[in-house]
Amino acid sequence: MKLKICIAEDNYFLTKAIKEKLSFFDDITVKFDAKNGAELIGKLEENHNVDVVLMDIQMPVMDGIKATELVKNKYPQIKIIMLTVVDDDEYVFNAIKAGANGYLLKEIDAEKLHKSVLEVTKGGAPMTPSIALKTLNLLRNPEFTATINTAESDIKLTKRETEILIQLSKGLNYNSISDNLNISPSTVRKHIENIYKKLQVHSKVEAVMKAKKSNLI
Amino acid sequence: MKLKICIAEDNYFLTKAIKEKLSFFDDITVKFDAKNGAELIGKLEENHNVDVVLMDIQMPVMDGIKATELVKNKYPQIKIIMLTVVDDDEYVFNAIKAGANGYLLKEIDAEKLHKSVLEVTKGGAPMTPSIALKTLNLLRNPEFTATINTAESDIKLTKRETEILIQLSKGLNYNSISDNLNISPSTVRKHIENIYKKLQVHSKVEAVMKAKKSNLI
DNA sequence: AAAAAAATACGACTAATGCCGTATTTTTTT
DNA sequence: AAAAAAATACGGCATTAGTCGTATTTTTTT
Repeated sequence: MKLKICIAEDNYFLTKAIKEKLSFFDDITVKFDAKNGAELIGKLEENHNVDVVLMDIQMPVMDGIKATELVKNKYPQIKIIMLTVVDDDEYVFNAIKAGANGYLLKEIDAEKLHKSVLEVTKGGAPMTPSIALKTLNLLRNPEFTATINTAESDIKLTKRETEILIQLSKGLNYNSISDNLNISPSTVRKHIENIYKKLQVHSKVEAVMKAKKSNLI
Repeated sequence: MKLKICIAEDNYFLTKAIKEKLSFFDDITVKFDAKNGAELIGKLEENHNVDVVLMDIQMPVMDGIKATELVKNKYPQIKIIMLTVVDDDEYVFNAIKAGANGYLLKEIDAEKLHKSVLEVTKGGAPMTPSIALKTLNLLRNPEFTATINTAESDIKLTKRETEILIQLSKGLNYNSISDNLNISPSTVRKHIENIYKKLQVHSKVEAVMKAKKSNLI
């Protein structure tokens, strides 16, 4: 029997795009769609014979987090996959707390979306690699899961700077870091100098703590 | 350039099986293997030019969790994928806490193993669906993650030492701490020296990180 | 192709840290 | 009261860290 899914997404074109992606697969059928959480709840009240909901996070009237919570409370058997353009920490964590079964970026291609839908119905938890990583990071830092930071700091570290911060967080000194990353100690020092400027700190401990608090590492 | 990986696995036949699985792919080369965590550490000390470690969890002498912790502390850039026969909650959580980047079941087929190795080097977090689910469940139940590490660490800091550690965690230097606590800088240094001995560390960052991990601050 | 950003690298200098030993005073436990 | 633990304190010395300035190469963006 075909898997019955529905879509909650405020952007009409994206809804259409998702439907097109899924149209290639004959084991899935889109039963209906809704343009926000409230509409989804209403339609599910009429007919909740649905296997999977593809849920946008950002929607007017009622967003995907709240809708997930309501749907999961009333119809726990329905699997919910969150769709989002950004893999923001706060969204990921709140969606998981609300009971989402999977979490994908909207840019996902047709085949992966199809696989994810099948996976979630088998009890799996489809996630894009970047989001899987975020869940691990959240687990590693339980102190930050308790108090979600709403203040989005616009501190941007480069890839290399992040790598070096991670090494710093292990208590490694300049020489060890330079050895690990195959660059000269001078370069390590310069990177750290730049990191300090960006974070506005003046020591390793400060840098590591601030980075952890800002979810930079 | 080929990805350099190594294998830590006590069962010779499984090591061989993994090597065979990977032999189909010419972008990966197995540099060496070890039959337990201790041997892995030893070999990495000679040559840590390795991108990914495939690590068994259950091994004699030193298990994969402990080995992961040590490797990650010394060479944070090395990616570690845990391999296990069971997706037990506690194992998964401890492996993640230790710093594992991915978590796969040993029954994985060659292609998925290959994909996972590539994914982890790109910063992703490869997981089998059942384990991805466990991470979500762990996140949804913070009370479980909070109360897991009760067994270990009979490290006891005195009241003063704890006070000083908290100051350290703010990135304060000896003079500021001495000023804050109304004791001489010499005393601060001595306290910190004692803290280091208790925690078996050699720097501020290490001390703060270890204290956080052990719920001492 | 040009411009901007990121990564690389060195030298010099001062400040801070980590580690050693030793020692006295205060507080707590037995 | 005696013993143990904790807190206080100093000096010395080698290493590491933090802060300048400057400059080239590589990668990414426009």
